[in-house]
Amino acid sequence: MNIGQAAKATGLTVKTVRYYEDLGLVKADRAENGYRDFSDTAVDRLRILAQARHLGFGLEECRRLLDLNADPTRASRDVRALAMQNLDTVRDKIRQLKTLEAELQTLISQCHGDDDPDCAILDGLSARATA
Amino acid sequence: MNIGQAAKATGLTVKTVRYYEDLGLVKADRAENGYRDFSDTAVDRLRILAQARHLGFGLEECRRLLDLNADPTRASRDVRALAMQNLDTVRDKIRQLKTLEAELQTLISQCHGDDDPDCAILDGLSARATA
DNA sequence: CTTTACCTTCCACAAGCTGGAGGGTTTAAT
DNA sequence: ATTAAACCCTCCAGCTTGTGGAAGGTAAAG
Repeated sequence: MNIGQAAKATGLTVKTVRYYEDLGLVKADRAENGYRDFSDTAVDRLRILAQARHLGFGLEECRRLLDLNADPTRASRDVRALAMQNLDTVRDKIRQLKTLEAELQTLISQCHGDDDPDCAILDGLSARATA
Repeated sequence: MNIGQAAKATGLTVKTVRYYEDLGLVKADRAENGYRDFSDTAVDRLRILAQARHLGFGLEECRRLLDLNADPTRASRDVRALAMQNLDTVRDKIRQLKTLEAELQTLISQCHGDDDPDCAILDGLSARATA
């Protein structure tokens, strides 16, 4: 399977697939004309990459995930631990963003939002401490 | 005020202040020895930058914010609009992350997490469609 | 036989900094 | 007076995760 087909099969772009190969996340054989040739196993790895990235895993986490996937003696405990770690990261981000959201909302609610230059948002940003 | 003091006054690092100057977000005079010299106005701009970044504004949005701040004929409406736009962005991110969170949680809940190699998470990631 | 659609490599850029090399200056202590 | 610490300067490289484009070879279709 050449790169365009592999990309289509996984939802990744051709560029991204090449990039992942550069990083050593997936291996491709070469046909005689120099074109990459992806085995079914390689395409499986790409699919896992695509899905895991979609779920917020970083590329290094993806690498560990792929290692576990390739290891028949793995313990599902380890996969689960990786996913939990990622879930924690996601939850942290959500928490941080919610804090931002609240702070922004407070400032916005205090701003008249009219023709006047006087603005509570700018005042808030200029203040020594906002945290 | 030289750069170290300006950094301390705003909570930014020296490196970051220089970076913002490179981007033209703030201007500094030069002392005879070549050291940067920040006026009170410049430090105000740095303070706004620090706070706005903290609130999730991108640097280009910060630039617009600083322009508005410097413009005595501004309408607070415009500042408010910028902040609202940023709030929307933050909310979008929260929404996306919550979707991720739910998807991750589902997968994790289906994984035994024991010594067995059989793993619902890896199965889920290998599936043709997960969206 | 030509056009179009692939494929190849390599280089540069995006955001928002951060780190370090290599060097000058100022200040405080010895 | 000298030295050491603590500043300051510029410039270059790297982080993450790709994306865009140039320059060129190959394959499939009309």
